[in-house]
Amino acid sequence: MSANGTQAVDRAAALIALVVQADEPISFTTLVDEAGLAKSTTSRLLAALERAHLLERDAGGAYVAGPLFALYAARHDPWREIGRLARPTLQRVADDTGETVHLAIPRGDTVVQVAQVDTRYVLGTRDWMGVEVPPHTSAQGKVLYAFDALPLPEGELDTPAERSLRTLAELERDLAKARRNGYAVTRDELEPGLSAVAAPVRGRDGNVIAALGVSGPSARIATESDQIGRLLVEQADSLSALLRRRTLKEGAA
Amino acid sequence: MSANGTQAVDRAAALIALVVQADEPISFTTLVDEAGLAKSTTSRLLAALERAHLLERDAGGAYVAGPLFALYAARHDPWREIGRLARPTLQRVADDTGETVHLAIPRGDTVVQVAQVDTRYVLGTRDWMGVEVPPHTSAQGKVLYAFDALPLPEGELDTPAERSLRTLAELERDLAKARRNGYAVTRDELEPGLSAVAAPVRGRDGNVIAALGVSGPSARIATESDQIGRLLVEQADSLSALLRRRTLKEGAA
DNA sequence: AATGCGGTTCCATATTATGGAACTCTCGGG
DNA sequence: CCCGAGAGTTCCATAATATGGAACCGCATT
Repeated sequence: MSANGTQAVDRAAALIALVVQADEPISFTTLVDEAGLAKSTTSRLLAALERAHLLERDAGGAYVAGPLFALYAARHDPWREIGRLARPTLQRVADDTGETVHLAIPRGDTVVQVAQVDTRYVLGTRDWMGVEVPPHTSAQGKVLYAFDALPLPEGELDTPAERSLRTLAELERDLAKARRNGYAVTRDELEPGLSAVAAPVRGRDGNVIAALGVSGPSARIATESDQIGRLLVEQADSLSALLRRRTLKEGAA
Repeated sequence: MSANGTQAVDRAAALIALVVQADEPISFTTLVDEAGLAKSTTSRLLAALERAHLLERDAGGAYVAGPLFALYAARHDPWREIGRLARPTLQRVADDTGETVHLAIPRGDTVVQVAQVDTRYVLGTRDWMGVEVPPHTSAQGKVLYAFDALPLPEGELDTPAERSLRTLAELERDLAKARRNGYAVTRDELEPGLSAVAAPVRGRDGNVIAALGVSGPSARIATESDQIGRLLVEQADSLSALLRRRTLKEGAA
């Protein structure tokens, strides 16, 4: 990173980042240590940031994100923001696999897509944002079932394709496998020729809140499902790390 | 505000505030004008803020809130944040009236309290956070009904108190009155001796998303309902203005 | 009363931010 | 194809601004 006449702003920004990323009240002294600045400098900068409503002190005098952050959060849907944060991750997966990549979240007892990056192949999946399919026919749905992010279906399962899972027992077996592998797969279970792989994304408190998935023609996906699965788990974990509160240390994007 | 060795940070913070408060992409030139800084200075500061992930440029090169804001928003419930932003408003009402003040939002077909400031009187209302009551027996519920923030109840109305409204027609008449006055009143309709007044808070898109209310003993509240109503409307409007995107000009808190 | 801890204020210093001007890029006309 | 205008970035000499060590403050603990 360059340092061209913005030392003060850079330092102030670093303080903000520490507070926001940690997402729990941080004491003055901790900030001094963590940022490696002189006490006096830190004090002045923090005072300025507080005046600007970028930071705030809680009852105990520790620093937390200020009203400007609250204002932003009050005005914006968290799910859309998760999608926004996930974009670079999706893009990385898209670049690596060349396939269409999605991020999906549970809503009620169904699954909705909140972000998508398209394939570079001509034969790709279409725009799935907002389209609803029976969760047990999609890899993302299976992930959300498997990790308790979505209540299991009751009664008869829809069977839109010949290879769709037909019974709850079959589904349960598949979910157990997903839990073992860390990722879920569907092959020709929604449409013949369409396959998908997905891995779980965990939220602040550690439980699964979303599924990161890749979908495309079985010819390309199904044969590589293991490799794609591992990639997805890795990337989903790094996204989870972003959403989890940061304990220490840094790492840019 | 004082300027003790933090000019750069103050200016940078002002730029962030402009972008976040406007809540729509702002071009470089607009920022230069609005902040009244030299082009070169603005450019340098904005570049630093972008490096720090506090701001971001959209496809058209205009500035929007950056990933740190998205991260905060992804991690926090907007309703709780609205409650946080409302705190100073509630406090002001509490100071003016001396009574217990609440902010409530619709959730499903019921009403939940998201913030509360307590009375200084001994005889006050208790902690209502999370307690559920039939909406038509609370002033806040009536406000949310009246301004289409909550679906009207069906079938029989609960009548926990002697003076509770008993029919949908009665309720409708009361709601019409609330729409005319701009605020709603309940008197002894939930518990004998308990009265309340509430006014609507509007969100970003102009429709009602919350109700700001005061409650306390009928002896104090009911006799002053008109004056309290006007105060609530005024304060609720100022809260609405905060949540609405800011078109121009400034104003501190 | 004395000591230590968390934080703020002071002040001389020189490092860092500043803004005018020059420069680059892109787009729209003529 | 060239010219000009608008948007934005880079350069650089200048001095205004941020810096950090030390002194200071207030509060708890012993």
